[in-house]
Amino acid sequence: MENQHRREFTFLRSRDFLRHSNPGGPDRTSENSMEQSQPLIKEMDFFSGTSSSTNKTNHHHPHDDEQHHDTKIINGSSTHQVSDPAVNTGLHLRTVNSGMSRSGNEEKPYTELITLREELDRLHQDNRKLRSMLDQITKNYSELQGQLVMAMQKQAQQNRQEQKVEPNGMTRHVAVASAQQFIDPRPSAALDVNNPSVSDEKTQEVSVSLSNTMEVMSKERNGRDHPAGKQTCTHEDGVDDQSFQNLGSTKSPTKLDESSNDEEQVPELAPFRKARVSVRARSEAPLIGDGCQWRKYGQKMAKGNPCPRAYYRCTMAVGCPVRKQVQRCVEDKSILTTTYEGNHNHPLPPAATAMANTTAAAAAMLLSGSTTSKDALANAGFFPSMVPYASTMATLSASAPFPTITLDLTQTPNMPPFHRITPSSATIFPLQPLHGFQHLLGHPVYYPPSKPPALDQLAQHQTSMVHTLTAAIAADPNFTAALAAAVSSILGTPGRSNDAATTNNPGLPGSPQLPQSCTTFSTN
DNA sequence: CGCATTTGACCCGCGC
DNA sequence: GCGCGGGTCAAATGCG
Repeated sequence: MENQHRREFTFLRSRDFLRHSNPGGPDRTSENSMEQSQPLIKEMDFFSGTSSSTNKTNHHHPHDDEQHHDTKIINGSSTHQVSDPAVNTGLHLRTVNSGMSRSGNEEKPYTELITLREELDRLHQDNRKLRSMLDQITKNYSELQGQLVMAMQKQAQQNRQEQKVEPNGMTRHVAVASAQQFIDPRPSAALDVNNPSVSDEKTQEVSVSLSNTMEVMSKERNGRDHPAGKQTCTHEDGVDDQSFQNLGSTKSPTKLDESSNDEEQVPELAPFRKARVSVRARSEAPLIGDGCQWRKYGQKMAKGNPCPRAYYRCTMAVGCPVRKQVQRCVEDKSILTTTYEGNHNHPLPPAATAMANTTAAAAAMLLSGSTTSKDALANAGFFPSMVPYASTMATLSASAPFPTITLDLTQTPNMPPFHRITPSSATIFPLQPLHGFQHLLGHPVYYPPSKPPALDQLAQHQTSMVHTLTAAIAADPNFTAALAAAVSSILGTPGRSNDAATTNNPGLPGSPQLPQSCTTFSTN
């Protein structure tokens, strides 16, 4: 996998797209010597045999005098052949000179070694530069996603307001339908995922994560004929400039923002922040199985926790920006906290779709901005009938540095409420038991003796997952329509809301009828 | 030998 | 400006 990374960056470098923006610029040999601030001096040192890091202290190199002498000679006759054709053009001249400067054959490998070492250094610098660019692109992409969600929310709110003025029989679907214009680029035939005639397996196969949908949606905005590449996140050169200009700019609100005049404008105008979704689960294993492939790239001792925090990145696709942190809880070592960040830029296996959907939905809800408002607190009790089952709590924390939503899968009905210290701005609301979720976490997940998983509860698990999303979404009524449209576009049930989950849902004024295809959460 | 993990160094943002 | 802490990198190391 790492080799693939290297190949990718090498490819990027070979395109030299960074330097195409500066035609006729100085030679990259001197242009990119970021750490060597004085390339000319460096070159002189090289000629004097001291440029190599291993020879920097060797001021009495046995060939110093000879080198200087040879250099003078070379300047007068530079017609020698290049010793190593594989060496980059930027080094060619020096390679020529170096090769010329050596009369003996034993000097050639030496200078080539130095040349290669210098080339390696520059490649490292290029790599670092490209990585930073990649991070920036990924960040901008995520910001664009968030703004799109916010725009959809605005649109949904507008539609709801219009419905209040002019109620009719179709009001329920107007907001969703309008939002779906934004979010669902797929043909309508693909929306019948939740059709009862479709098997569960097929549902799993067809279901796509929210992130992927957003990604496609973003591409749709940028051009329908945009070639579908796998590295959509890292190579999204097609993102239009206007979108980028709007990204993160608090001074250039979109037209939707301008036209909207409701009471919750501040969150949308606030700079977009990267959301994180944290999952707390009891697990003896160092990792919870979420269906993705992860590569550990770091470990750090976090302050206030004797247990180290491990950093993983998704390796299912090159350049996938998704990362996660895993750390054991201080109070209870059996609790594993997994924090997800970013959106996958690749199709997910069925086993991973549920987790991705959950995190994406939670992140989207979090990024709606209003979940930390007083309204959200007031809405925390929207589902009184769910409270007795509330074995899972979700904590929204919009405090710096990252807004984070925590899904706690460790609570049981007999246990006291979620007692973790949360910021004052946090919102805690009850969620349905996440049996299905725990099911997909894979083994080994520790189940409290009081609540063992039952296979015959699969159907209920599906319903529970629906309730999970329903509760989460309902906590933010301003986001319900948009997210419902998003979920429906993912799992697709145009004519829905006629099943058990809806029955169990006591109903919420203005709340959407969640597509029951959310059951993909629990079928893995 | 190739790949994943480990781990110290480095970078960067933030608060003082 | 400086220190601190979180996050990442990449060389070293371990493992199959």
